Parts: sequence; C-alpha cells; structure tokens
Amino acid sequence: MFTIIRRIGAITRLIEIDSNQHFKPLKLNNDLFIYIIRAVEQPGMFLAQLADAVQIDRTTSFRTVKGLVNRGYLTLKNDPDNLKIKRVYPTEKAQQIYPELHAYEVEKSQHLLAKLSKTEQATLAQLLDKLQV
Amino acid sequence: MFTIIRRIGAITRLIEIDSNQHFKPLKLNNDLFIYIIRAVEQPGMFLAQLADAVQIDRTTSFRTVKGLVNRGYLTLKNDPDNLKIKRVYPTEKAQQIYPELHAYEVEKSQHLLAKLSKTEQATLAQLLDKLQV
DNA sequence: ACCTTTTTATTGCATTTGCAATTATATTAT
DNA sequence: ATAATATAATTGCAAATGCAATAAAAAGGT
Repeated sequence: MFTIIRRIGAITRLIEIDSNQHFKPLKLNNDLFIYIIRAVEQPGMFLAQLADAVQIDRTTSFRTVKGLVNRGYLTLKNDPDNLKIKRVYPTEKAQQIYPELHAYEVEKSQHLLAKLSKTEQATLAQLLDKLQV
Repeated sequence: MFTIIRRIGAITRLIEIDSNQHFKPLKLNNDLFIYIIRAVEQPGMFLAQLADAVQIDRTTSFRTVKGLVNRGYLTLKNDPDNLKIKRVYPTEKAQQIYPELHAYEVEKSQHLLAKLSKTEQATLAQLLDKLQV
C-alpha cells in the first residue's frame, strides 16, 4: 500500500504547479494564497500557530507573512497577555480577495473529485482524516 | 469538499518534513531518494519522463539527476535511436541502497495507514486513483 | 523564588528551486 | 522535401527555502 504515499505526493505537486501558474499574475503563488485564506478564516492565530496550520516550515512562514504584511494583506498585532507572540489578522484587502482565492480552491476540488460520487467523496474525506503522520 | 485538497497538501508536507529529516544523514533529502527508487524500479526512463513520473519540475529534476550521477547513484546513457534524449539508469550503489529507501516508504505508509483496516486501505487507494488533476 | 526546559520570533547563510530563454533534435503539416 | 511546430536537455539568474543559531519570554519543576 506504499503506492498511496506516492499518489498523495504526486497529486499535491500537481496541484502546486497549477496553483503557482494560476496565482502568478497576482503574485500569490508559492502557497501565499493559502496564508490569506487561513488568516481570513481564522484571524488571530499567532505565527507559529499559522505555520502549523498550513504545515509549512516556520522560517518560510515567517518570511511569507512578513511579505504579505508589507504588501498590505495582513497585519501583525502584539498580544497584551503574551509578549512572545504576534497574532496575524487579515486586512480589508485580504477580505476583498478572499472570495477569489477560495473559489479557486473550490473549483480545483470539484475538478479533482469530479469522477467520484458524493458518497465516495465523503468516504475519501473520512479516510483521509484517519491518516496519521 | 475543498477540505480534501487542504488535507492532501498538509499530509504531503508533513511527510516531506519527515523524509527530509530522515534522509539528511545520507544526503538524500529533498526528494532525492525518490529518484533513486524510481530509477531502480523503472530503469531507462529519459529525463523528462522521470520528471513526469515523480511530478517534479524538469529543471529541478535535471539538476537532481545530475547531482546523483556525480555522486555515483545514477548514470545517463544516450539513446541510439533518439539523439534528443538521455536515459537514466541506476548504478550498483543505487541498487544496494534501494532496499533501505523502499523500506522507509513502506514503514511510513504503514504508520500513515495504521488506523485503517485492509478494506479501508484498498478503498482509499482506489478513490485516490480516481482523482484527476 | 530560582533554575531548567520549552516555546516563539527572528536573522544569517548556503542551498535549492523554478521561470524564462536557448539549442538541438524530432515530429507534424503542407 | 521543406517549413512549421513540438519536445528534450540545458543554462542563467533571481527568488524562495530551510537549517542552525540567537534572543527573549513563558512554563514547569524543585
């Protein structure tokens, strides 16, 4: 069953190639769009939390967030109770572009799952959730 | 069902972090071990073919193979019938290390799928094969 | 209260990555 | 046969990546 691990990796890389091309014009390629989506959906996560949520290296995450702050998509706020952490919030600009970013996700998902019935889709989701890394 | 796309991406990145750490001592991190596995299992693919098989960018693949040739894991041979292509073959060194590399894949797969019954594993494999990118 | 360990953010630095362009060969169309 | 198109390998270059180290704060143990 080691083919499953190969298949999952291959699918991810293909999706990554596609999303890179798709978001190149907006300069939100290389998973940048993922950060915006997450920040909008769950505002107030601190940096390490966000990095864990998207499962991307902390250094890379840190620099990515920094870049998105510079470009006006995100803001960082110090926490009054914890001097160590900085919480990430979406700006108005992020809110505005969110629908477009999420639409891409939905569209890609639909295409990815097109050959599966609704029942099969639910089964797949359930099985994926039982995987442990 | 867009959560499926997120879940697949997260799993892949977690596996990548693990494999990077695991293969660091052998300097076969960053998917290098994948190339050796493929070259052993299907010798004679040409460069672009191998890149497509592992779903990794051709430039990156090219350089990776070049590096593995320098390090004695792979060899490149010109094709007598097609001057454009170069075919990739494993060396003895690659053959020798293959069992260890494949064992990692198997071990990781077992852990990943540990919570699933044999039937569920088969279902998952079957559903993943029906996904289209 | 104090010491130890852990967690978070941050920076330096070398490596890796991948887009875009180039060259050469092969394939297809006319 | 020739021209146009497509495919493969390759290189330059700038950007992205991630390991290792550092500093500061928090959490846990005694």
